[in-house]
Amino acid sequence: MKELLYLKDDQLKDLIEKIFIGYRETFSDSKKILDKYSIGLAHQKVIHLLSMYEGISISKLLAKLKVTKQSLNRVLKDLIKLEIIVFKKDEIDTRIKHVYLNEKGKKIFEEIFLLQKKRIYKALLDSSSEEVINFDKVLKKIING
Amino acid sequence: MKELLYLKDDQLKDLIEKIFIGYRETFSDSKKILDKYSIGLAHQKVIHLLSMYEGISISKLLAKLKVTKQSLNRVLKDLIKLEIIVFKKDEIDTRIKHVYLNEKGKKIFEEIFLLQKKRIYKALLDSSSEEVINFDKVLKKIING
DNA sequence: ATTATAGGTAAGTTATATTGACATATTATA
DNA sequence: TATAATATGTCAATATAACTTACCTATAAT
Repeated sequence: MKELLYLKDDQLKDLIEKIFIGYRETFSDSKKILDKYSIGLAHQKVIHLLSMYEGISISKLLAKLKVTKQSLNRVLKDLIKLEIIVFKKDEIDTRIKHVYLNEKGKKIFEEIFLLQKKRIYKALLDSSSEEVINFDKVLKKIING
Repeated sequence: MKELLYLKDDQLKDLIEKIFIGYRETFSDSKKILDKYSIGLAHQKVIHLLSMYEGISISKLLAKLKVTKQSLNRVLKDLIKLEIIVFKKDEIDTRIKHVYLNEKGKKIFEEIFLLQKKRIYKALLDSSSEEVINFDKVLKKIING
């Protein structure tokens, strides 16, 4: 019979609150840069994914973001206006559109990321390897449900 | 000189994506119950905090949520209509209003929480004590910047 | 008496998302 | 080859949650 403290409701509530705060703070540190380019959180997330997955297709972007295509298209249009993304048709299946950040886009991502990563970097630097590895492990388990 | 893999940009990007997904999934599992009561994510967060901090004041709620009072008041009005919160004036400083979930409110919270905590509970149950403790530790460090 | 704090409210706006319906091009398949 | 499925785009309307600016009352502290 498990009677671990951290499986009790109060601890779970506490953890859920922390997950919320961790997310909110991680995605608000870069607000000044976003304002500079008149974009928001939704744009930041798309730019982040484009930096991680160069040439990702629209449908894969949608699957990662879990938003509707109407919602994503609004954001993409803004990024086109900002002139920071480009598209390339798939050479085999021309229905598929691959999305890339151009040089300007990469620079803007770096500006955003420089601010955003500080919080995480500092937290990891201040932790042992084992702590970091375990943090990642549990986070993965939470994600995978 | 630190040369740890997990301090490299690619790993930080990966972690930031996971923090986003972890938050999103953790706060979407209970959507069906929220729909049942015609409330949303903002209400869920307030109810969660009211369950954690019984009798919390308005200003402390605002500080935890980091939203404007106009925004909070909209949510509180909905919760009043739903008849799930009550207020009590502070006995010493009558400017301060303490907010509580009533019995109906506590029941609705439990309905929400039952769905929401499953994901976390499962992840923790599937982890060692050390993993859980380290997850919490690093998360705290991320929060505290 | 003045200032600070706790809280409320009104009007207008913005950001991000939704649903539903429909359209086009391309690829896969019976 | 005809048909179905896939990938993407778009229009219109609506919802959710937040914001800014401004002003208000009541109470407490100095």
